[in-house]
Amino acid sequence: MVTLAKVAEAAGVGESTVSRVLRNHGSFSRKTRDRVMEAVERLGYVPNRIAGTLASAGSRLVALVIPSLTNIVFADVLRGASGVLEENQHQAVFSVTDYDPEKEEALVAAMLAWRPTAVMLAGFEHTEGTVKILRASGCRVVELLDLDGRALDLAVGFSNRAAGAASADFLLRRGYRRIGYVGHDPDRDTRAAKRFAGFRETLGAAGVPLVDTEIHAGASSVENGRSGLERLLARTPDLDAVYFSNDDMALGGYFHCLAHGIPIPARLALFGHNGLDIGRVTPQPLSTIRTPRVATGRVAAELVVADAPSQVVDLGFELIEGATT
Amino acid sequence: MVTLAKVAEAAGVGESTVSRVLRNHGSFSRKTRDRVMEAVERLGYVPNRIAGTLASAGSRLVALVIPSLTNIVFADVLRGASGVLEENQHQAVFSVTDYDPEKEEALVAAMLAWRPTAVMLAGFEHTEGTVKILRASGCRVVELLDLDGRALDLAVGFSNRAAGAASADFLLRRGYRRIGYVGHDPDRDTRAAKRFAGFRETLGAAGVPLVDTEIHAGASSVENGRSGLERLLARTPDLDAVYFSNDDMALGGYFHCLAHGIPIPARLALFGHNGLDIGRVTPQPLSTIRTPRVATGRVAAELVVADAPSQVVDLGFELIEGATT
DNA sequence: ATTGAAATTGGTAGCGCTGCCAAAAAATCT
DNA sequence: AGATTTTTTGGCAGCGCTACCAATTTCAAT
Repeated sequence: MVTLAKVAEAAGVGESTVSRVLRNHGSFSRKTRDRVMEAVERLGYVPNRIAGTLASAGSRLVALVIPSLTNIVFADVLRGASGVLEENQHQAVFSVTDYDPEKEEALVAAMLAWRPTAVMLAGFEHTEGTVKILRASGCRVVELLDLDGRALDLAVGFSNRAAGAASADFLLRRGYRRIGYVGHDPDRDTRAAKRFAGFRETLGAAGVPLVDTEIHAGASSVENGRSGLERLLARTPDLDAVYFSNDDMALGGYFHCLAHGIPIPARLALFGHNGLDIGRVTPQPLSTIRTPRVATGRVAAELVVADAPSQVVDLGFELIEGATT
Repeated sequence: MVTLAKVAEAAGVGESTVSRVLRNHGSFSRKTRDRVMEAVERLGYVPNRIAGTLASAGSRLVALVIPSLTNIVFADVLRGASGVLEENQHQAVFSVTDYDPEKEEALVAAMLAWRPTAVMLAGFEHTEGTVKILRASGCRVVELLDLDGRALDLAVGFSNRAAGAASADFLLRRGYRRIGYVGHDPDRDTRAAKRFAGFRETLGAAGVPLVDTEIHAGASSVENGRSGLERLLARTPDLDAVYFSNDDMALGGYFHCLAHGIPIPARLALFGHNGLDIGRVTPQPLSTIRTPRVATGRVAAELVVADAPSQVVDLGFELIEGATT
């Protein structure tokens, strides 16, 4: 293995000189620089950041602990974050919790062993243990895609409760009164649960009952959305609008309607959440709320890179009036 | 910061003893173990793997350099790999190349600075520089989702050429003769290009011409599939089947047909590639080829963890006869 | 030339851990 | 009890790098 010492020897200079040249830090003459670079090139030297990190301070490693990779939401966040991190010479490391808080704790602990600059997590709901080790670690913490709760350090996203309320408000103003809900496991996806809470609350405040609810125990998926709506309608056929826990579910509902010739929105209105691209190119664009997923990742990374003071950043959301309402 | 030395002092034992207990390696009495664990607990000690890695040999870090996170294919691979890696106390680190070989080279170089156990890449097409530093690094290399080429070390996936050929063969046997293609940038997504090559070759061998082709310069997406099919049909309305570069594109094509009342498959057949879940719950299930994406990630990780000898693993693919052909 | 300041350079002590070795303690056998 | 084996333990030298400091060289100013 080629080490810095060998490069130094090959170039006929001291180790610290090589280190300075390579990091472009401190002073050195043009001549030495060329000599060092030539040796680096010739030997094919790749600096060892493990050693570098140990010797200096920061690891320039950012840990992303996300609930799922199947859900495109988190892939988007990852994408936003990794772009910015890369531009700033940081490295993204990730783990998937499967929406399990205990697993999150274990993964956070494992991540902290790498002494990351920051840990990014989804939402505010963590085990006590997670909070404790995170606090003790002294590294920056960013909680993503949720604002309804108290932040540990940094938080970036939008209010799910507000998004749910806005969805309800929209359906009410459009005149829908027999409204149902098709969702997925609220215990695991607490952000979906918050949206639902905001939604129900707004309906309640308007004196409109939530007629029926169909909740699938597993994760959200197009398939579960389709079967969920099917079951809901079998039980309560006279609904005039259905709110879904997210666009995947809503898309499934939409497919159910297409397959069974249910006219949309004449006979039934559908409303999703997230504003996925695919929802814009279905025969009828999906009515939904567009969430700032990539921006959340991007902003979170920017805050971490800039070592910004603790703060909460509300990126908001945008209601998209498609053709399904 | 709590270090191993402090734990040792607190527990009244030597450093190496703490190290042994924590790694459950070597021998120690039950009594010391309890004493050490108590101190670890009390001080909230989290081992520093940066230091551990430097002192020992392997980093237990696996670098995944993938073209895109938007494409669910790679999210699936990541998922498969990260599950296995986690079970074996390895850490996944990733970077996104945006299908750019130069960027891939830069990212691989950056990754190697972390002295990973293995580097996983998509496909066989890399710059000379990438190959050179990979070779020089001495770490394991896994090339994913492609078998049509020469492997550097390990390769896991399926033959895209064969998949394209199988697709063509299927359409031919179903009696389609006026076949078109809607695809995305073949220079960047070389695996899609290989499928297309296999497809064309098989048509050619059967003496059936590929009637028309519409290639979008950008990445694949539902939207580009939809607009692509629209342009293709505007130019060549009398096609009886269209092969798409992947399911995202095919789904877009399907939506175009739904929106414009084009009967499927009576008037036009659609065939995709990947076998995404969503394609199974559309009103008419999509005819496609299911690829072993999660399995590819899983197997790749298993090989790396087991430090298996160089080999090529063909996971095959499965043709799914949906209702669009 | 002589001096002082500035630029450049090398030596070396860690960073926190693991691996090795030898010492000490405990267990087993004559 | 003494001898021998086995288990348990601590000390310490690195891993490859960076940070700091002191030494050296260069340069401009007197």
